[in-house]
Amino acid sequence: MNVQLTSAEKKQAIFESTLRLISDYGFHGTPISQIAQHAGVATGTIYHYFASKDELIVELFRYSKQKIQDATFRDHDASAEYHNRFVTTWINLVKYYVQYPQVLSFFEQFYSSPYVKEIFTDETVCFQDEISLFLKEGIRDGYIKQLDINIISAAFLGTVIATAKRGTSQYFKFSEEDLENMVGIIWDGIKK
Amino acid sequence: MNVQLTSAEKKQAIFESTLRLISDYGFHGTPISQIAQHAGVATGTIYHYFASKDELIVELFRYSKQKIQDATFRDHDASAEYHNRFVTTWINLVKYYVQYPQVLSFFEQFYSSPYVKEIFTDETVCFQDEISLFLKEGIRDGYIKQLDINIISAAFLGTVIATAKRGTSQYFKFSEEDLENMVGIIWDGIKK
DNA sequence: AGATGTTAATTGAACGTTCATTCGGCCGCA
DNA sequence: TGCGGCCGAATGAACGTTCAATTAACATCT
Repeated sequence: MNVQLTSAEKKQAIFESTLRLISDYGFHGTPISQIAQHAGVATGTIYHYFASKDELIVELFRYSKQKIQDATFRDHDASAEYHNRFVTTWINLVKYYVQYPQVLSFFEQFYSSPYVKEIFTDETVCFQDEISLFLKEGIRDGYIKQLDINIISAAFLGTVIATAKRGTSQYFKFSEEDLENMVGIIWDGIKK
Repeated sequence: MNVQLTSAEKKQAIFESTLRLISDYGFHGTPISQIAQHAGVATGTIYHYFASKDELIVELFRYSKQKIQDATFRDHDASAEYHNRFVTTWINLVKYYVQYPQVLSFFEQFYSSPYVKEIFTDETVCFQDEISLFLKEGIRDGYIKQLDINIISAAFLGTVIATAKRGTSQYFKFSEEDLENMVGIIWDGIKK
C-alpha cells in the first residue's frame, strides 16, 4: 500500500481487507480499526467511503456477488450444448470458491446473519436468480427433470457449496477427476 | 419460567434461549444480558454454568449436535434395506432442520466462524462422521458408487442443507412429494 | 422435628475494556 | 489561499465478566 491510490482503488482495498479479516475472524471479531490498518488507511477514512460498518458489509456483499457472477459466466456460450454448459458453470463456481475461500466464508456468514434482511427486502434479483434462469432453461428445453426450480436449484447450489467447502479443507484436495465425478452425480440426479 | 427448575433444566433453558436469540440476531447481536433475560435468570447465573460466552456457544453446539443426531437416527433399523434407510435418514435430517430452523441457522453460523477451530482441533468424531459411517457402509456393500467419502458426503449433506434452507423460506414450502423427488435426485446421482 | 451450620445457587450493580463513530485539524493540490 | 480528502486521538455507549451480598438447599446434631 505504498503507492497513490485512486478513490475506487482505495474502496477496493477496503473491500479486500474486510473480506479477508471477516472470513478469518468473523463479523464481531474484526473491528473497523483493524480493517483500516490492514487496508493502509485511517479508521476515519472508512467513514468517508461508507456510512457505517453495516453499510460496508452490505456493500461488500454486493461487490463480491458481482465478481463471482462475472467469474461463473465468463466465457459462457449460450449456444453450446446444454450439458457442457451445465458442467462448466458448476465447475466454474466450485473453482471460484476454492480459489477464493474468503468469499465462500463471507457469503456463508452473511447468508446466516441478520444482514440478509437488509438486502432481500427490496432486492429480489440476486446471484442465485442468474443460475436459476439457466436451470429453468434446462427444464423448459427438456434437459432437466420437470421439477420445481427450488428443488433443482437446491440440488445445484447445495452440491457446489458442499464440494467447495471440502475442497478448501486442509485434509482433502479434490482432483479435476473428483470434480467431474461430483458434477456427474448431480447431473445424473437431475437430468431427464 | 415460573416453576422451580433443576440444574440440568436451567442449563437447558439457557441453551434454548441462546439458540433462539443467536439464530435471530447473530453471535455479536446477542449480549449475555439478553440471553439471561430471555432465560429468566440473572446475568451472573450464566457464569455459574459456563466459564465464558465462548464456552456457552461451544457447549451449545455439542448439545444441539447430540439432539440432531438422536433425531436423525431415531428408529434407525440397521437390518432394513439400504435404500430405505438412506431415504429415511436424508428426510429425517431435512425435517429436523425445517422443524428447528434455529438449529440450522446456528450451525451455519457456527461452522463459518472461528469457533469451529476450538472444536475440531482435537475432536475428530463429529456428527458428520456418524453419517459418513452410514455412507461408507453403502459404498462398501456396493449400493453406492465407489467414490471418495468426501464426495459422497458432500452430495448428501449439501442437498440436505440446501433443501432445508429453502424449506424454511417463507416463499416456498416443500411437500412430502417434493422431498421424495429431492432424495430421489441425490440417490439417482450416487447409487451404483 | 426443629435448630444450626455449611455449602451451593443466584443476584445485579460495578468494573474495565473494546469498539463504532465523531470531529477538529492537517496536508497536498489547484 | 482555499478546499476536499484524510487522519487518528477523543468520545460515549455497549458489552463480557467479576464479586460481595443474599437466598435457597441440605445435611447434622439435639
